[in-house]
Amino acid sequence: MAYASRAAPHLRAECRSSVTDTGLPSGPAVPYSFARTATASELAAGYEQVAAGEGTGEEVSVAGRLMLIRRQGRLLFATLRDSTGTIQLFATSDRTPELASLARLSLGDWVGATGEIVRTKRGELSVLVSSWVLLARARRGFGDKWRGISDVETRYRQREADLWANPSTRSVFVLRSKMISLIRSWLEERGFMEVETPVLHAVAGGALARPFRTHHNALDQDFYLRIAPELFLKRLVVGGFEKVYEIGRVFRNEGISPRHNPEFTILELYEAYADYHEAMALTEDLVSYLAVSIRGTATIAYDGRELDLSPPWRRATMVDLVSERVGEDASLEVGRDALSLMASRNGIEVLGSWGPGKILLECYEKLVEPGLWGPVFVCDYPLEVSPLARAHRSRSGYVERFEAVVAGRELANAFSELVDPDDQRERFEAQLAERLSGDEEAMAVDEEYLRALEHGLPPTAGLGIGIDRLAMILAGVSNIREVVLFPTLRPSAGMPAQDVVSSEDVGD
RNA sequence: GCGCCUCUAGCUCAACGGCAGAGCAACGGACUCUUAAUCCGCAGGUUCUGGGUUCAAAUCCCAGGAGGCGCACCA
Repeated sequence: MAYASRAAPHLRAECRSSVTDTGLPSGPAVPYSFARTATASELAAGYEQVAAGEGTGEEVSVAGRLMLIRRQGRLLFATLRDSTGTIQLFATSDRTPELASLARLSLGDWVGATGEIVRTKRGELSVLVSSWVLLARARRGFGDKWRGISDVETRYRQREADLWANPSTRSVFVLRSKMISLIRSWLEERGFMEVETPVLHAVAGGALARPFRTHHNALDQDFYLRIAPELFLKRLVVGGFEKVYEIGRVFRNEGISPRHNPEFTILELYEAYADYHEAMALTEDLVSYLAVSIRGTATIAYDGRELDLSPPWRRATMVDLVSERVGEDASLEVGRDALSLMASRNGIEVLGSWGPGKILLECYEKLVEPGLWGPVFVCDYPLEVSPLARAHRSRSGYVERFEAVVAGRELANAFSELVDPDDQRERFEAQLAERLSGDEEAMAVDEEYLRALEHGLPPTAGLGIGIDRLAMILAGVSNIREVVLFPTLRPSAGMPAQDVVSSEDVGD
């Protein structure tokens, strides 16, 4: 490959002697499987009572990666790590075959070992090795055995190295996985059904964002990677699935920051016969449940501050929050001119194309949101900036929509869904007008969705929760890349700029 | 997109205009209860890349690359 010479300095097989040099089996000679009978955590839990210096007479087979090795002449101690924890291997010249070869293994090698469960004189539960097998050589080391890998670029680009060098990284992703599993079971218990909707969209709808574009060759048709699953999910409610949810990846062609990855995971759920008040209750119940399940308490520390996720969360309208901040009535009723003046007085530049709703939203986002710690439901957005939400039942110009702000960040967005097809068409057309005037994030008219609404969408509450941000809060990390296994990065130098195989060459 | 900062051995870091170094890893050796074991030895470099200034550049300057943070945009 063209880039092999650039990569050569890193392919330093010579920094570790080749496998044949040490008399160990070469790659193809390692076994195809290993019959493990116990994990590290099972041993720790099951043999707690074994006293120091005692054996058990029970034999197990363990497997994992060699993390530490302490050679002691004709004795050897090694720390073996599997996905559940660590277990010490204890090898002696009279019990362990090929001790010299075992002692020549490197940190990072994968080993399977069989032997009696014992506790050493110094009190460490161990497997007294009576047979062992090399399962894989680690031709590359994993860095400093005490300090791990701290270079963030290495950690993100080579996550596999990060995961085995840094236990805290492992625990974050275990937490994320557990969180998603808990969300699924919690929703299933409440009668929600998980569905999968298309990622390739002919019209990128359901949110205000710039999409990624791609192309289908056989159809000779451009598609967009979805920016939200929203419209398809509501079509399923039209079809009679009254409680549906999807946990999936969405793609937004926007900036990368500690809080934004171009592809991220969203939970969207829709519940027929419910409104946004019920979505608020569901949100606070779910999030506090997750905190208690994962952290043991609903009051957690984040970013050095306390965050009490116990329900009920504060409810506040956007108008009240902005009015309180600027010290005057910021409602839409005062009119565009008054709002515009108010915004200018508070240092916000107002564009001529903005309506009063956009001005209010801008004031909220610039003046209020940065100071909100939460958890708080910010309610009743201007209709003008909410093309998929249903008009407020008692306040003209507003919609029944909220965003949940937790730890100073938007965590969820929800509304009483707009169900009227004529109203929806007007909203789409207003969006189209904005699009034509240059707003690349404005929505397009989705005729298929409008047709679905004509079949009848019952009153429905819709809720979207950013799974990555929720994981950040529960894991106590402040960078989204810490909860995304392989975050989006610019391809590193030396990698081919483009796939050398053209799309036509890829078979099906 | 803009601003600031970072890039030195496989990893973690020194050296900050004057001979590129340490710890860990790797490699060779000693050691029968270790816990980051210890000890002895050996080896390891395009100092991100390309220019420039200088007697002399890892160090100063310019351009580029990658990354981090902030701003903008956004969720």
